[in-house]
Amino acid sequence: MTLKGDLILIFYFDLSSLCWMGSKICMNSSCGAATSNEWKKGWPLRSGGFAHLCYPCGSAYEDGVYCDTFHLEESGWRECRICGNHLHCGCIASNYLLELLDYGGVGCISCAKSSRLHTVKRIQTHGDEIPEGVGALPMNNAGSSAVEGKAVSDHVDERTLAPLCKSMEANECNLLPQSQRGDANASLGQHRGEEVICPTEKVGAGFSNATQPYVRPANFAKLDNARPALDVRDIQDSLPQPYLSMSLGGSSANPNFLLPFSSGLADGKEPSKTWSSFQQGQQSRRILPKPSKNGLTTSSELNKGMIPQARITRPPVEGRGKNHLLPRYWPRITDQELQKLSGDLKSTIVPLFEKVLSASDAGRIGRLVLPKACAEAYFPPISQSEGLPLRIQDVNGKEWTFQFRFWPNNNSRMYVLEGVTPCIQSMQLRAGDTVTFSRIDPGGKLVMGFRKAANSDTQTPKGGKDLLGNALSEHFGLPDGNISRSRDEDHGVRANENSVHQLAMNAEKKKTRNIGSKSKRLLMHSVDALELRLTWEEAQDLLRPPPSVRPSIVTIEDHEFEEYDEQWAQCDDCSKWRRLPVDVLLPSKWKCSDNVWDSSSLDVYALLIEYVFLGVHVLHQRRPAQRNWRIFSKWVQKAKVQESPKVAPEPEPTGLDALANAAVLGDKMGDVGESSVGATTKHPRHRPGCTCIVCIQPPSGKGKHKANCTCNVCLTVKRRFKTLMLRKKKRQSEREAEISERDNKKQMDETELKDTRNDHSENEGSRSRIEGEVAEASTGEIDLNCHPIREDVQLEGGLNMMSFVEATSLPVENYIKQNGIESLKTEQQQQGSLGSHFQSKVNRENERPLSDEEFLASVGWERVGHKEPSLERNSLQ
DNA sequence: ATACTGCATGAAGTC
DNA sequence: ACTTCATGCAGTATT
Repeated sequence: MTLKGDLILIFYFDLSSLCWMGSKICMNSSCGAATSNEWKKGWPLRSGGFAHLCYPCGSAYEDGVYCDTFHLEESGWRECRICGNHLHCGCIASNYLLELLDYGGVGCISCAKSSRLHTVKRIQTHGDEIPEGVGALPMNNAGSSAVEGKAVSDHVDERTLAPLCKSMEANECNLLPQSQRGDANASLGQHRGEEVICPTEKVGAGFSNATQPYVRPANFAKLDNARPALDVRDIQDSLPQPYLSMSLGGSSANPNFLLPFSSGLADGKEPSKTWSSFQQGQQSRRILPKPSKNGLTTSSELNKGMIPQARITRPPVEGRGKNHLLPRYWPRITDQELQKLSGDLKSTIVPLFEKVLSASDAGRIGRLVLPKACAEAYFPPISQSEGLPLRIQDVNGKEWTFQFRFWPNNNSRMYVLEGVTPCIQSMQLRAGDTVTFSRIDPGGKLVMGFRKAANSDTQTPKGGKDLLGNALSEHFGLPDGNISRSRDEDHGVRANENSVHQLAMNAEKKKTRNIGSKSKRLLMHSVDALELRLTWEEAQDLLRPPPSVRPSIVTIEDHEFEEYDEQWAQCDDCSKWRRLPVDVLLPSKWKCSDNVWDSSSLDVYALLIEYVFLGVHVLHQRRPAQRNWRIFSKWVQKAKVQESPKVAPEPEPTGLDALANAAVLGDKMGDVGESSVGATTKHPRHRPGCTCIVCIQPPSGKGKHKANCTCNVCLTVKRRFKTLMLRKKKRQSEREAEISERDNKKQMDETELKDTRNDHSENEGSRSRIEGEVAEASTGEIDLNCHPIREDVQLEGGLNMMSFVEATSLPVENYIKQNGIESLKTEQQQQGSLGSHFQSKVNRENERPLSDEEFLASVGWERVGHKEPSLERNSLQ
């Protein structure tokens, strides 16, 4: 892979300082001028833009590749002179036809021709020809490194460079951040004036960013100590976090620690805002969390070579421009984890960012939404929505290829990694877990680690267990947070880490602490997740089914729950079981007098009625169901607050949940034609924690719905079934009346064959009509989601809304009694169940047996995604 | 029927 | 007021 650019950035070593430096080389075959410290002479910034001109030859480097192999056409496309491939500069990163070569230069994948030899040979800096093999890379409009003053070393050892070059893979070149574009160049000239004395410091100065994490190899403490006081002061003053030395071993001995990539120009005005990812990475290895005011870790301590083992919240690596990484994306990673990621002692890990997986991230859709700032700061620039494949290695060394792309979104971009499902599954990650992105230097290889939200083992965070440490337990093959804790205790830095971490987490948590089952978003921070785990571990105790009810087992976050479609509580006084809303959390001791939920749903129904009849819904009737129910939910809450609800206050989350559930039901009832109960089969993405309209319902499927289930779906089905029964009752009556009338007529004209034939035809017609009606019902044309009021109108029983609401709240037997369809009940009893009753009638009418599936379809199960509900569950109480 | 794709939406967060 | 991002959903492709 390659990036557009006409310049080559060369990497060379000043072995005396073990510092990498970079420069730009004009790749015009006849030029080869390097920026070096002759920057102003060699590469004046073109006025009004970020393109630069090669002073000697006048070539612009904005979009061209100036080399023998690739010809920049006037159209802006590049042509491979060997194979004739045409590549648009903007597409070059995504079409794979060009790639950066390990040893520099540009290669055409199609023809395997490259420009490297010509290129490298021409590379000169300060008039010194750079030997072949020097890492030289075309840069994406990258400005020169801020490193200037020092010329390229004359002592570049090709053997030293070899591993560096070899380690560079095509995809690594993609790691050049988008931040290198445009803005990186804008302030080129100004920055140029910032001469840096020490090469190492040049890096730092060039990348000087007030908030950059910088894990510096311990071996470089000396160098840093030798830095000018001003430099140190400036950095430290501006750092929100303290210095820490972090080393993964052998960095100093291995020149490969030198970053193979150049950086964009540091912005002279705001250097911090023009970092390349690698600059950021460099800095990220040097700057660690600033000591909080309570002072914990100091830079001096750290500079002494103490290698922290604790999980460190690394401050945001600033992306380009104004985008600071939010604390939630700050990488929190221990040295051990870094080392684990690095795989070998010669590598250096640059933690980039992390992200807590959302439900959709971890879902089967396989798309991981990347924080924009992170994506733009650390991932390669992409100019087209299709993006480009990105190879990322996991902690086990397995390499995954994801599609890194973006979607236009509100005049912005939304970055996603596609195809992450196998990786996510491989890591057994779920919503709430954290994925970390780091970079291995040298090579710039991206690595992806992960951290479980909570241990899935049997550890119980009770009895003062370190929740934080536990929550931060990671799965880099490391033990849980206890390791961190003990280690931290040893080093005495834990408090600091925790403080810093806690600060970050506090900043992050804020309003997202409530991670209840129906929170709008599953923003589970590690600690939140732990809290959730605590809740879940205790949750089962709160589910109090009557002993006779058999649960279904649901696994959430590796916890097996006995799930009941309804919740029962046993009174501590009378020992009676009371049915309660499924979504309320009950205290350990509960009495009948505490049953304040019975009326809540009716209150909501009343509000729904008001909502509907006041015409509120009219305002939103064109809105999709989801929005409608949200509106209604809010309205209900508002109304309940204003009207001093009669129901006793409920626990915060559960009360809202109950309202939400009711609102969902209400919305479905209120959205005729535009709302539908999402079929489970069409909703593959729901996962534990999903709050979508389907997932907040009790789980569907076999074994999930009891006969007395009061879930939305079952209520709806039952309601439709009642309607169906009423209709059938009326039709039966009509039919009986018709038959009676026919019989009378028959008696009157018993001897007239003609009449008899007419009667027969009439019977046939009637039967056909009835069968047609039944068939209509059987073929799923009973809309389970129709408006209740409309349905109410359809009810021949003449029920109004209130009676309907009451009716749906009453046991069906009562309902049957009240509505004069006792015969149905009788028949039901005779048949054993309404289902069999119905089936029996259908059988008679259709004169053929109905399969279970047909029957279920006839009552609408299929319409709501209940594939295999048992008849028992369908049967009415 | 299911999976995939791309976009739209709006809650939450930030400036 | 604006941005970010989780996720719903419609259209399309695939099985």
